[in-house]
Amino acid sequence: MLNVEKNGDEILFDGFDKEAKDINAFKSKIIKYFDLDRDYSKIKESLASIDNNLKNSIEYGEGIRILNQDLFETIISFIISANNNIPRIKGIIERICKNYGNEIEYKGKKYYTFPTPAELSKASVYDLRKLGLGFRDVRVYNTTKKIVNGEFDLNKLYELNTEEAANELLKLDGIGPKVCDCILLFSDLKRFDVFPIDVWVRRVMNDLYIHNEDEKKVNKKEIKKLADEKFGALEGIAQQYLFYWKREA
DNA sequence: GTCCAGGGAATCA
DNA sequence: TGATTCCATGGA
Repeated sequence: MLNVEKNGDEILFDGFDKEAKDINAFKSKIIKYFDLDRDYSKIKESLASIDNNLKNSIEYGEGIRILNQDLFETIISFIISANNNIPRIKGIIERICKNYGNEIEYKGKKYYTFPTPAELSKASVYDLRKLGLGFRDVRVYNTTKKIVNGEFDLNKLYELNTEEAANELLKLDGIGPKVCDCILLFSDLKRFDVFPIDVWVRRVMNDLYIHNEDEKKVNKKEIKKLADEKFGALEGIAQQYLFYWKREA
């Protein structure tokens, strides 16, 4: 549990952590999670020089940082995201934590950690269905099982290049192109040379660059090719600025 | 009642 | 490969 507070030019971090006694360990966790070692001003400068769309979206979302989230948590969360909406995704994840994670107490309130693969593997397909996962229950079950029984090694992904890691992830039930790209971008695999395409990204790319009357007719290949050429190896970060801009503005 | 949500898998051409 | 259809669920 981490509490983050902005106080003028300072940002205060306070939290519960089993390593909190060791201030340096706590510090490095925060630096890692919020990706504080990375020079975003340099990245923004480079992306903003591409065109005015990027420039405007970066101004709008100047504080965006892409987190280094736990790999297993990211995998399960994005499997649940398929054909789903954000409020319900949040509710499902909360129920998973409450039922299979560990209870922690912070300032008199109780919170629940996201379960480890072993902890989540205790859930049957029926258990997951009861938590409201819908048709995603089997996908979460199968993927968790593969990871727990050693059939799939999460750690090897860190050694692979982006394309190789993607091909491995795509072997897991519930992971297709979009979910795969999100895992590569938002987990601590931290690959920026991916471009997750959902309905919003399709919309913003069509509005800004493609101009097709029927946005549903714009295929992913066309968008991906455009992103590769235009944004290059930082396309994943570009996606976040454009997504946030289109979504919020 | 109908539509839609940060898609994927199965099926068929 | 590429296009369709189905898949639970809940809020709008």
